[in-house]
Amino acid sequence: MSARDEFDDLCQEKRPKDSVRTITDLAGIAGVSAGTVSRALANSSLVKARTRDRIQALAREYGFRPNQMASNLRRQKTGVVGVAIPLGHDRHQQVSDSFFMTLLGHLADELTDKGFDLMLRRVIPDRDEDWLDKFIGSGMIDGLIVIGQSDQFDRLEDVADGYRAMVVWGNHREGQRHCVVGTDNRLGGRLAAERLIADGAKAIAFLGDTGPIEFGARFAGAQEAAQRLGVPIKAFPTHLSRDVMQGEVARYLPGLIKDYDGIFAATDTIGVAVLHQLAKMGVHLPDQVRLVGFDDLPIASQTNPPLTTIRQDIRAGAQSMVDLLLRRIAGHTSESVVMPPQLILRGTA
Amino acid sequence: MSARDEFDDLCQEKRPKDSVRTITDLAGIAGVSAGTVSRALANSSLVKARTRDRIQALAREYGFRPNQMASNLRRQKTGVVGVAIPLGHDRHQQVSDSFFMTLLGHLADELTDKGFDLMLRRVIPDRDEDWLDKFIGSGMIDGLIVIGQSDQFDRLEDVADGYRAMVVWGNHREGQRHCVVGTDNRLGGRLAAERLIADGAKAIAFLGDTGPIEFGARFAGAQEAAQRLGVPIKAFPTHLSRDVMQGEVARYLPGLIKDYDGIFAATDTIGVAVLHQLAKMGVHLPDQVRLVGFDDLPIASQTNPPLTTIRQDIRAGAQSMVDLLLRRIAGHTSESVVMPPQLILRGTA
DNA sequence: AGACAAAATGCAAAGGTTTGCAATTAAAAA
DNA sequence: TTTTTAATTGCAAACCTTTGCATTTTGTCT
Repeated sequence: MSARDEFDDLCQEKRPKDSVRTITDLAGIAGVSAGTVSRALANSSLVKARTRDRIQALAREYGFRPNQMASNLRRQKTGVVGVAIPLGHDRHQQVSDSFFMTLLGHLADELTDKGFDLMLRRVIPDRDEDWLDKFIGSGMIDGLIVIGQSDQFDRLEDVADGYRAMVVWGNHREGQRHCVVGTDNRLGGRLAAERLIADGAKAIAFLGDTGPIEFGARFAGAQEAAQRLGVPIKAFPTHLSRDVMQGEVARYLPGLIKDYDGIFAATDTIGVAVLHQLAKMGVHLPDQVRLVGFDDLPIASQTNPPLTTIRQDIRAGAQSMVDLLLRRIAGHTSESVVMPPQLILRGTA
Repeated sequence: MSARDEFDDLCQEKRPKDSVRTITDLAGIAGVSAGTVSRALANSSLVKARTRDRIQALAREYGFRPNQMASNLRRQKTGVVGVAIPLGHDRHQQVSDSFFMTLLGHLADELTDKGFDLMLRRVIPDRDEDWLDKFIGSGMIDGLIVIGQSDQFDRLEDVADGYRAMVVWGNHREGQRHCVVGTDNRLGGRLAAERLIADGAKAIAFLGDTGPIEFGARFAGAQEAAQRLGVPIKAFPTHLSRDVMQGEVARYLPGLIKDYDGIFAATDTIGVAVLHQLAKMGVHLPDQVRLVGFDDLPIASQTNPPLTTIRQDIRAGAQSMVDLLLRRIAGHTSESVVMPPQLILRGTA
């Protein structure tokens, strides 16, 4: 064997890592066909155990990993679930909104557990009419989770028949076509109002935007209970964007508490802002004013006094959404899930 | 023309939507080649304006959208940035952790603005040694953002030379190789301790886990200031998982406040838990005990009393990370960014 | 009308895997 | 040893776009 041969041989053995980029490269090294390598790496029982181990060892050695994109293309699936957050009713609301984030966190946990990746997209429907079809048609996702209907109810309905692998967080309306998971907002609103009244409220202020369907239902429920019990109620439009919200709350409250002694905050984030403002004003809860929030976010239990609120089980919701979605991806059908809200009595009502 | 011909013609015209799945299908309808369609849809100036418009109109009509996966494969890029959240030092900590979520929200906003999608992955390094190479090698992402070094500093260093398109949120250490964006935690720790002492604290308790490098630096900074000023300081290991944390805080505090009158919470979430527990115990801030948090999360300003804390500019951090990453994806180099922390005086110290 | 340049289009390879089917090899049965 | 069956492996098509290069069409200038 000549010196040159030895050298070549050495090169062969210590082939630089990045020279093996494709399954075919690895096949060449292993002395088998590309198909066999593919099967070996997929742990297929079609390939002999010894060959499989050998190939896997080689793959490890060369740091080889099959190209996902090619695999996705061939298999026509991606192992990725899209998560869209439409910011329709409140353009300034950031993804950083607390409720969305909490739900998103649980979704991430659930999806990861089931072996899916999560592709996050913030969409502004007003700025891009076509967002839903675009995301679905991108071919990048096996299914889609939409967090919040915002003002996109109709668009979601349009798409629901043609695209099954979609689950939406939001409010359920009789006979709707898109699969939704959410809390019975109307009932939640009723519970809140009933609690405020039971605690002695003579007039109720609803702080929130009644436009988005979820919040509208909360208000409607509260209205229903209030009317039934003969208590006046009025809505004060409040946005979710932190800065805007704080300003609004600060402007409303001083006048508001003269006429209203019960406050129903459409979300805990608003509730916390109210709490903060009341503290600033030296108003004492729950004697002078009663306050009920909605969501039961982590913050709710940490305020002082802790916030009485209507609980949505966000974690259970996330689990349901993922379950339903996977069932739909597998081609089965699935019904919507409406979860019962729960009154959590704490210090503010 | 026979009735049959007319029928066929009709079918041709009203070709069902889903029969045009590929660029080639559309090319057939438009009477051009696939290449031209591809260029037309990409708004290439190589194709005549009239043809281009016609093709785009057809694409709209048939609801056709080119398959991303195939496009990605061919172009060798995806327009997706990976975001990994390693949960190393605290296995039970959920993605739902407040700080991560806030940072993630800003990242989503930034990346969306720049036209990138965001692929989120929660990783548990202990359970999957190979997480980093896997994500990078997946071929699914053009670049990677890692939120938090956790206990993965060495692994990140290993990878940094071979894979440039990575930016990490975390602590900067002299001479490190991976590109990092973060706050000067050591300085932050010093500011916190100095403030506590200036406010009259005679002994400082640090509540947090000193293992993760970021928190370790915070403690080190506080220690340095305390020693310089002759004040004793001690660390009380506290985890980030909400339930665990609350238990620990509840267990520590009753005994702790006998010996310590200054508390430095490693994060605002811990700070809020402390605040809550102190309120329960009827301890008054900031007379009996002083408390400083870290992060300046949205909650910090909403507690009662509002939390004095060390601010990290999370939004600016997110922007930096995205900027640096895009520069790196484009093949340029970029240095780490260390942002100055800022003491935010509120009601607890 | 012819020559030439420029614009528009077509062709086909490349990107890397997966998988049905055919071909080979190994094992079992005769 | 030969035949039959089962276990492995190889082959090549399919997944769908993009893009360099070649070819055709269009337009301009003599």
